[in-house]
Amino acid sequence: MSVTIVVSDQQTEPRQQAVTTGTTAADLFGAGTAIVAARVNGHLVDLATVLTEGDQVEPVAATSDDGLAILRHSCAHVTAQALQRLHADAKLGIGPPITDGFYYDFDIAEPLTPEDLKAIEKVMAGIVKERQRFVRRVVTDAEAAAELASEPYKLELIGLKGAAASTEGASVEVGAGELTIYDNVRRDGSVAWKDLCRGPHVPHTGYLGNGWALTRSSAAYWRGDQRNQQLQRVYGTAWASKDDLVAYRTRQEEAARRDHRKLGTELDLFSFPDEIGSGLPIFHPKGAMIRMEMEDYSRRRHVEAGYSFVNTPHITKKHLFETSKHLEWYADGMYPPMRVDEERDEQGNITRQGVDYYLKPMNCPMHNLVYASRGRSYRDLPLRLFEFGSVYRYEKSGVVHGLTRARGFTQDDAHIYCTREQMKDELASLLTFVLDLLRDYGLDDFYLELSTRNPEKSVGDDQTWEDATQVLAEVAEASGLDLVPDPGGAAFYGPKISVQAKDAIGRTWQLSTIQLDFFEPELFELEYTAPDGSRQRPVMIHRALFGSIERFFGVLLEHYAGAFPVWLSPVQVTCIPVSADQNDYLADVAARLRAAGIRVDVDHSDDRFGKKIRNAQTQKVPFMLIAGEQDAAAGAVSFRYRDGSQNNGVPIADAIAEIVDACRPPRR
RNA sequence: GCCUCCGUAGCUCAGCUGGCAGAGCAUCCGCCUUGUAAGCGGACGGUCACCGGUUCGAAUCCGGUCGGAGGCUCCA
Repeated sequence: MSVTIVVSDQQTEPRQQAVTTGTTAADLFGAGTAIVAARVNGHLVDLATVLTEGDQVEPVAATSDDGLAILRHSCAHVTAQALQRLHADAKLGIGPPITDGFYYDFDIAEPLTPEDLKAIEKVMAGIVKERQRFVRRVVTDAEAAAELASEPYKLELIGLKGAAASTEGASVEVGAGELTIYDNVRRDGSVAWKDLCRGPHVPHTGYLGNGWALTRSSAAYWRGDQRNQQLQRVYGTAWASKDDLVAYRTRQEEAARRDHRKLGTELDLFSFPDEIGSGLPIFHPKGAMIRMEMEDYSRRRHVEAGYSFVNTPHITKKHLFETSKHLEWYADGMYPPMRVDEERDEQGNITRQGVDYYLKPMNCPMHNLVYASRGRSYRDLPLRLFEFGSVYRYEKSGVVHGLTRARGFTQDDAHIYCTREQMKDELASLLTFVLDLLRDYGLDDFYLELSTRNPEKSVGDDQTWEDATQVLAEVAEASGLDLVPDPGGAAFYGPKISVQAKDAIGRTWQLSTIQLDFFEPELFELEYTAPDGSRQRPVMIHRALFGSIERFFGVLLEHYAGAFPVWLSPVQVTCIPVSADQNDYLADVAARLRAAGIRVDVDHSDDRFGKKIRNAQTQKVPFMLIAGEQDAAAGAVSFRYRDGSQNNGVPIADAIAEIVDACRPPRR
């Protein structure tokens, strides 16, 4: 007896193949551990799956995205088995694969320590060595409930079957279809452990080899809900080989080396004094210089793009944020009010009502007042109001993180008021403007995200939302960039496009956002006079390119690992005399550079020459200008560049020309 | 906000189970006069985050507060 199947893979054309009845995917691809699973008729399955007539079969390599997810999920099972062997009272939560690894949640009395993780790893290594098979078994709800009677969280998942897809991570435990349990079977046939799981899995634990490790533990809420039981989460990483694991660790170290908080201290750019408060940075001279360049360039581009500049206060009376509904929707994210002008008598009775002022968490209400400060005509539109606006948000203590999540920060914020007819063109040219500008700062790998309505947290009617979303989608499509949906991610007042940029080591950062808003113009009763004399309501577009200057600063700092492009470098040139005899000579060269607008220092400390080179190098100064006796005699200087290369004996005028040219901001 | 871990000089860190607070770098002062990543010597510098408790005695043990890290939740 035989069946005919179609085998295909990336390398070769699909081909028909006759195999004997009972042939499994493992029989086709099973040799070695490079293939971890199969895709049959488009579904991922275990290699042990028996093939049937007409099946389309594809191998899934350990190194593919699907393969890695299967490997990682299998590793999560091994983690859970090991943990339960050491902590018999631990109840299982869920254990899905995630980017670069996996986690498994446990309800366990004592939090896990790093030593616990080491012990778990040791047991895991033993399980991997045992080459326990992953054996799939279909069960009824009742059977599963009976077998997992001691696992309350699993029981809950069984009850949720089907609906579970909406719970992050839970869909790997129970799919929408039949319920399955995976047994881990030792070579003597005994069952070592079992778990409710949709699968698929690698054929046996030996496939994990030594390409995995546990990385950390932390707390997490059951099913991601703050109101639920807090569980202990064990994180791990798993790869197709030890080499891949090592490469991953190297990437992690590289990311740590670039951490903007670390570089901020090393390069003396900014700090977070305890005296000021959590999430409130101060920029030191070098950091402030970088900021100034970032802002100046942005400002110039905005002028060229037809923006008007405005300036608004940091605090306002309560009423403004009542009008904007921020106090209704986002009071938790705002600093509490300052009450001024309240007077009381000796008994403490209020004799004069005070007024509450709030720090602004957003600039838009202020900009709306600029719009409303006089009558507006259709001839004024589109009106583009821009400001580097400082805002303050009372971020929860656990989320504050360096410059990327601060409590006080400055947005490169603009609000564009236009007619519905102008909206689409305005959005299209805006997106081009945004991407061009980001490219000027050195980022050039983008994709877009379209955040759509969350019905629980939004205002306005369905039709308006649908139209707005449609326009944004069209504009995004037209950009030619990848567009990723983010359902429910929109702000309460309208949908948005956000630009995601990849940095030098492949990490994604959400930067610019472009948001449509039909709601605030309503609240502020903004109007313009149309050609026919009627009063019309403008559409409002909120947009920020950097998001926040501080955050963008942090992203660039990590992107460049501190070696900013020349135009952004706080010190562009350090002049280094070989001996003190050349101090005056170089002071003269420096004066000429400074006159040409270059940021230049002369190192006339009594450090030795080699030390001065080292100092300039560690500060990542783009140009070192060196002069010794020979250079001075020849009216020349010698270059040492940031990469360590050199160019000796360059006439001063040529050197200045080269530097001035290199210090120009990008112009397109 | 929740869980775990952490807080010693400007920076990076040592200080074992309670017994006189240390190093390197940075800073300052000398000496050295230098050709491509750390010259030598000396000095200065700490209420051991803060408050309270235990103890004859606390950087060390306990409690609280503040700050930080990694997660979770959140992110207009």
